Amino acid sequence: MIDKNQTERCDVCEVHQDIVQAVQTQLPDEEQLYDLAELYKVFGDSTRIKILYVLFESEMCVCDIAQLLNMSQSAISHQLRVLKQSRLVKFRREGKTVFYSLNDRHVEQIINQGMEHITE
Amino acid sequence: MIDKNQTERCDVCEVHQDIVQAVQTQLPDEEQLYDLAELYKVFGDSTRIKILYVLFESEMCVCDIAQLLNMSQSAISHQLRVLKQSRLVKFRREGKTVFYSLNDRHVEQIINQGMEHITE
DNA sequence: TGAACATATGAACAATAACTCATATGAAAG
DNA sequence: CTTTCATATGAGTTATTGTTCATATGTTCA
Repeated sequence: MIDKNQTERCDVCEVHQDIVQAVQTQLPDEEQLYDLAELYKVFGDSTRIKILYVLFESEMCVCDIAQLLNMSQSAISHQLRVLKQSRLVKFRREGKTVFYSLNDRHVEQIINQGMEHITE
Repeated sequence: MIDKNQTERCDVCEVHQDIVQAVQTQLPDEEQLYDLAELYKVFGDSTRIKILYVLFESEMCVCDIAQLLNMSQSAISHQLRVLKQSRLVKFRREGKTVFYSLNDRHVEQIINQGMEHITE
């Protein structure tokens, strides 16, 4: 009513006010939805998807992944950092080399479900 | 060997050459992996996640969603366009208003799986 | 201790994308 | 046909992010 810019917010379309309120109570809290988006953001890059796919098959060192994807060691290392922070991959050190692997089977499930949507 | 920048590509770490080659054959093709990343990119924004979550409960018009998320009609419309293009939502027209809803149950499955990872 | 190698990381740059603003489209009602 | 209302869209701006480049860290071996 006292809204300055009427184009911004439709005040008249309050026909479905009941629906709006019902849904509002069921919505998870802001922070959780934000975290969920952040998780998917990690999957939303083809380099990282490739890294994850590669790790389906076998644990692997940074250098091998870089060679496999034909990318620089630095680029891969940066992305592994992101994957590590999201708890999607874990690593173990063996001398000079660091082996990365998937953190759990969740990752594979999530990706497979995405693949289903793509290939249907 | 004749590689200009030796820092870029590690030529010595060919210990795991067998692993690299084995994995290479199992990797889906470039385009498919790209599409998969594109799909997750769509989920990777909190506004879109919110929209999808809202549509879990009920079909809804643009105006209602905007009001529910306290965002401009334009912003919501832009994001619905992205969701439409990814075949995550569908819509039906009823007079002046357009009702959006989830395209299939896949969307809910994907999001729920992500939630599991977050809340574990 | 120092050289060699695998990996990590900070800064800079370029590309992408979300939102705003202004306006266009499209449907219903007068 | 014109007005009104819901939605869509193009351009511009700002924020985010993936990669490169240069360099640091950390481990092994001589």
